[in-house]
Amino acid sequence: MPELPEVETVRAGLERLVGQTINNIEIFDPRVVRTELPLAGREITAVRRRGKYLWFAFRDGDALLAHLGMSGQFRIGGQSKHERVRLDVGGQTLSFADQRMFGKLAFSPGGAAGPAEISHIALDLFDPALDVAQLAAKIRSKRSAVKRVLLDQSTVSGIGNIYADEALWRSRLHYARPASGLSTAKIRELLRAAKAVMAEALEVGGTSFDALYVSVVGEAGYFERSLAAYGREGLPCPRCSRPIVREPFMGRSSFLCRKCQRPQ
DNA sequence: ACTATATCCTGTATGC
DNA sequence: TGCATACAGGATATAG
Repeated sequence: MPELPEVETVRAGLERLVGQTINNIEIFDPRVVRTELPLAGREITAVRRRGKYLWFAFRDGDALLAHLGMSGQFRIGGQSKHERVRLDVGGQTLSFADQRMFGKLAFSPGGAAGPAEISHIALDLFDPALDVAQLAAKIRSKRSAVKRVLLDQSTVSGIGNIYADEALWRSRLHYARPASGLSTAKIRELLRAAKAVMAEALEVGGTSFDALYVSVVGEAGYFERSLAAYGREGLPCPRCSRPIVREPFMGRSSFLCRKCQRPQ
């Protein structure tokens, strides 16, 4: 499931297309395309990201916005299953593939600096413009369960189920603890943990459970072996050796250590 | 303002 | 072996 580290790995891989011009576009499955894609003749001047969204900024100020959803992939050159859109970019083939069809592409007029379509998406933890003190205060103002707040992309973006569970495990917090019941210091610890775990994942190319997430050249990430809680039901907690359990929350699975992460 | 649920989608795993 | 069901889940719409 591409979250911030995986999307950033993809974004970095796409940077090699900067300076190239889109020559041709083929749409094999219109379901992944939200808008018309008038891309021919556009020169890519940057590839940017906020949270789990990324966009190609064009010299003329417009942009192509993309979200990978559950299984979206950008691939340069190589073959890909489930190819939905194919672009010729400066003579190279850029494919957008997506098995589960939750990914989306959209043309964003004037969106080069920041697409209006994602104005509701909050800054992520790696954004230099992020005010951490302000974010901590915002989180503390919410009575919702802390994991719900972590996953709310309009509060802080980029965190999905995997890194939410890992951040909560690292900071010894139960997913259902009300955010408003946490001290500011604890919230800042949680944010530091979330940023740290995502930075470590980014170092090794993200987390790949299967072939659904790979880099633009088809490489898997290696962070799965470093996960402490997510996907580790029945395996020992790396801190206290008690078995990690899986519990349903928000229609998803939450993985946690019942000893380290008390509901209170 | 907050919370819960359904929806989109397909490959894989499991149950009978 | 085969058929049915559950599951993975990010974003959004809708209902309460």
